[in-house]
Amino acid sequence: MPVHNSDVAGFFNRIADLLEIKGENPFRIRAYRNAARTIGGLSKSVADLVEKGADLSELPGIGNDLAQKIERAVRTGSLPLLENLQKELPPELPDLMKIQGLGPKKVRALYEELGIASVGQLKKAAEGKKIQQLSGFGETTEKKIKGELRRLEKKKGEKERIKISIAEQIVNPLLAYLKKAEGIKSMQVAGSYRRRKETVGDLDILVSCKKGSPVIDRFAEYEEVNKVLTQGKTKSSVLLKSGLQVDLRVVPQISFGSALHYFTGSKEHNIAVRKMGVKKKLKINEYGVFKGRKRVAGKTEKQVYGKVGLPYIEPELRENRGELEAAAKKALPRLLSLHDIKGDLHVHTRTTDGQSSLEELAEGAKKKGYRYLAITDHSQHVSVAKGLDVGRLRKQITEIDRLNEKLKGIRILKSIELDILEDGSLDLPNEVLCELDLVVCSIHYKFNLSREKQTKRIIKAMDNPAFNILSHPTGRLINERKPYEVNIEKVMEAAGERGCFLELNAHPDRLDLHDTHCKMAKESGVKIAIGTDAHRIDDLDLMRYGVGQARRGWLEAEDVLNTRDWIGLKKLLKRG
DNA sequence: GCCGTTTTCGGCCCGACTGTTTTCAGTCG
Repeated sequence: MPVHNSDVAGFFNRIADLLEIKGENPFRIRAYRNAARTIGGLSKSVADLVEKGADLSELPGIGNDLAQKIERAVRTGSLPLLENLQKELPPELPDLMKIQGLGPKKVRALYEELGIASVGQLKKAAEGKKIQQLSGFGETTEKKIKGELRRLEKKKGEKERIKISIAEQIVNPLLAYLKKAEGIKSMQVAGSYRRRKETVGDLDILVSCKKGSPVIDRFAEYEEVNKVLTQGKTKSSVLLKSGLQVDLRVVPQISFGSALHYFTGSKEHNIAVRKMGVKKKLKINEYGVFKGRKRVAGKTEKQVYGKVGLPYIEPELRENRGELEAAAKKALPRLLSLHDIKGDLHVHTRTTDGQSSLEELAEGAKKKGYRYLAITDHSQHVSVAKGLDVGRLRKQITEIDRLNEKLKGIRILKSIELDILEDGSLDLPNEVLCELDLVVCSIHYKFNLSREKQTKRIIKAMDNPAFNILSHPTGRLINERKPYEVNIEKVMEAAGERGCFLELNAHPDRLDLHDTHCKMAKESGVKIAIGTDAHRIDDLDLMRYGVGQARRGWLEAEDVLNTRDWIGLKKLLKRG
């Protein structure tokens, strides 16, 4: 089993948890957490870096010690420090910290005083009213723990973070409701939602309003609120019936920019910015940028960045993955925007498993101002979707030719979502594929091949000169199905050598490629096609999620296939 | 444990809310 970046990050986070419970030096703990973040967000595999003999201590937050530990983790699949810690303390102890209200200090007290080492033991102690007797704990805390335990039990099996598309459906009516409160001046959703992350853990809403505005009360009275967690003068948190937590913060208008920056995060980005402030003798918090007691900025985010000598940084980039360094060098990417997109390259009709007709989709795409639309119905191997055989594909080709004669201002591209078979061959013969404008290929079965075999399978498919775009390259379904094992770097390398491309599937259930892989593709010079995988007209609107993900991956219009007009696109698709 | 226009030691981001503590530690974001 190869060791993935997420495994190494997991080791370091576990170490940090255990050190924290032990009460170790908080800065040492932070070093482990930072390293976990760095490794987790890397656009290259650490296992490969180790193999190539790269100097890991050049990574931010990684020194000699952690570089050695990473190497050890990659080579042996374990870490002595972690194993020793797990001998000293029960390995499940960190799980208790997942309970809201329990941090390292309380967990340690529970363990030392009552011998509690697992969620089950915690439950027993709470039921026996043992917890309220501990110093530092009380009746309220015990009740809260019980409530949390019940909530966790109910949530078991459910996913923690929700997809951004679901979050959108929840946040829009809430915003409309809050805006009716008197005295609202500005309102914006911040947090990972604003950074367009594929999933969000909670929602952060920022408001500035006139004195005495009832917005906080109104928030707590929202009909979808299940429980008010906290409610102060400037901050309130609630749990919605959907299980999603929403935090509302009220700040003065003069602080809106700094507060927006603060609550948009990411936390790591903010910490890095504040550190830059400290070097310039500035204090940066949600109320502004301060020199001594004097506020020198805060109304807009641009001002905040300006005070630390940086240009404005787009929210999607704020992950402390190199954006601050790029900003300092005036080398930030000019991120792709929705307006740059000239067409959709992944769309199904009701000839296979879609719900709209060819004509309807063409009309829908035209309304969006697209220049072209690629029809990519399934091929025969996907029998459940009534996939096309040679005969039906030829029929569709004729239909598209006929439709194109009628249509003005948009061109329908003849294409297919072609199955890559287990042996790496393609599902239809090249005689028919060469009649198409482009060929999109994907894997729909045999997900559990070994990493080596899956990688080989895809690269062999790319050897076929008909192959243009690898669709949903890792096959994951967010919160439902893990990506299949594949060496994505090798796949990218192979795509680059053969003049093939990778898709960023814009469907919010997929968003496949991941953001870090988009960045990796950019760095290796492989262009990305963004397609919605639409199965009905309305799905064409899903493009915005793909663009969000592309922006998180630092992509510019230049890096994306379907920002070209058809002539430009056609040139790029030509192989050999 | 990391790091350096405060440079090899001594720092390391900042504030709100809660509960229990009678003046603040712990937790969270």
